[in-house]
Amino acid sequence: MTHRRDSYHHGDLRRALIEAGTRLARVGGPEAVLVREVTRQVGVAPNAAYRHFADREALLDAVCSQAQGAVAVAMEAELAKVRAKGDAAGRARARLRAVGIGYLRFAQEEPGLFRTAFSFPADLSRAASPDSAGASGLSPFQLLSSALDDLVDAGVLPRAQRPGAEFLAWSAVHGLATLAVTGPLRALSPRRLRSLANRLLDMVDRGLPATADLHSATRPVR
Amino acid sequence: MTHRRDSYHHGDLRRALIEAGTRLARVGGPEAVLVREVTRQVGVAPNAAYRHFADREALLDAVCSQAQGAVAVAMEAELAKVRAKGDAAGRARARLRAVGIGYLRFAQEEPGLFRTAFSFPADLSRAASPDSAGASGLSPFQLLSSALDDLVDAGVLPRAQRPGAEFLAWSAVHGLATLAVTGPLRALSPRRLRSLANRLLDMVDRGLPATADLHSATRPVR
DNA sequence: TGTACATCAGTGAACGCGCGTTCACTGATGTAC
DNA sequence: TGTACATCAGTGAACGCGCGTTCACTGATGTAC
Repeated sequence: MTHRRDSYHHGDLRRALIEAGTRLARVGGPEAVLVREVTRQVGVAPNAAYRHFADREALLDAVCSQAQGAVAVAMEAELAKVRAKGDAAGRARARLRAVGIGYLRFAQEEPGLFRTAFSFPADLSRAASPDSAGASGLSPFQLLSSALDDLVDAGVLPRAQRPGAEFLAWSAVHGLATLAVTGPLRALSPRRLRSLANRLLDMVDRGLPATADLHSATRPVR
Repeated sequence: MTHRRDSYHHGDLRRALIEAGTRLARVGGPEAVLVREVTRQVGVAPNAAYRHFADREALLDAVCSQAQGAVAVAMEAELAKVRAKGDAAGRARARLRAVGIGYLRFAQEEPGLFRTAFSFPADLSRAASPDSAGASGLSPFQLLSSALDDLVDAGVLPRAQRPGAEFLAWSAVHGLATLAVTGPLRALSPRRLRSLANRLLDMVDRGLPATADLHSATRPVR
């Protein structure tokens, strides 16, 4: 992992800095990604970083992409567990659930990287970087989108409800992840958290496909 | 608002510091609450703060309580709009929705305070401070809990599903708030955000009361 | 194949910054008698 | 009611810290002829 320095020139300092930054983020979250500390770890002068990154922000962005890529990998791992048998509707629902499970599991197992991936600037545009994708070439957001598309194709989610559905599902899962990582649920045991996660995903599964009349019936006047 | 200094002694410096801190948090979030800046605003020496707070953290805690109190007030304002007519079930559901609307509206209108209230240490124990409550004397979390209790009493939510339900509802709403305040949805127009908020609350309304068999049917093996 | 030179990727030292916090102090206030 | 004195709530100056970033530099690499 640590590129051994055999010469004055490093070889691939940029990569080494990103990797060191990721290691720091794993332990201390985004605020632990410091130019001085990263260069220290690699064994290089602090200002050497400026040959590869405009400023600290640019370095952090790169680390953030890498963290998003790790989330994508976690999602893909859960998706791979979904069995192919059964009807299309059941499979599509299971895939959406797998995406959520992967997200939550990652948040629990790698809180520092999770925060780095999503609590900061976190533009969706970062999905453009290849670093932020998993083996499938898709970013976490794209994996979610594709699961929702499948849900439409399988006839579970009405096509009219599709636009913006990412944000509904993401909100639920992201909220629980946040409460569990930094918030008041951070003391919860993994077991109880898993149970809560399952109930939350049930809620999404049941509540995501809306019927129009219920929608207007319960909305209060503003 | 700004306590004018007429003597060597201040009068109520503690209060003044908290208020200045809240003003700073409104603009710049929790990281803007600095001992030096707060004392500067009040017109007092930096170290004077240490007569009233053990350290920066203690000051931030106090500001955080105040911010939570403001969230409670926003929720109460929405609760007050719920009309008393109709059946108990409909009213209880409308009250839960009002709690969510209040939370999301606050996040949108006061992003700095919202982050201060919930993104930091945010122990539920802080609910103990009177500052963190609204006019009803209840903290945001307690307002949510009571809305869920009503839902059980009205027969909408099975009693067996009640434990932990706070965290399901809170997750959904908190996730959207977070994505909208700091995350990738921060560019969204208030109008579109409101529409998303309504769809999210529909999802919770529909998905919160679980039926046991659905629960086990869709959960994949782990 | 050897040499001259431009380009690139690092070094070393220093900068200013603003923070939280501690120290020994002094001016104001309240209480005992 | 007046005075002595303890207590309290501020002041002023200073500290160490570690950060991001800039400067002028030098050692290594690659390319033209």
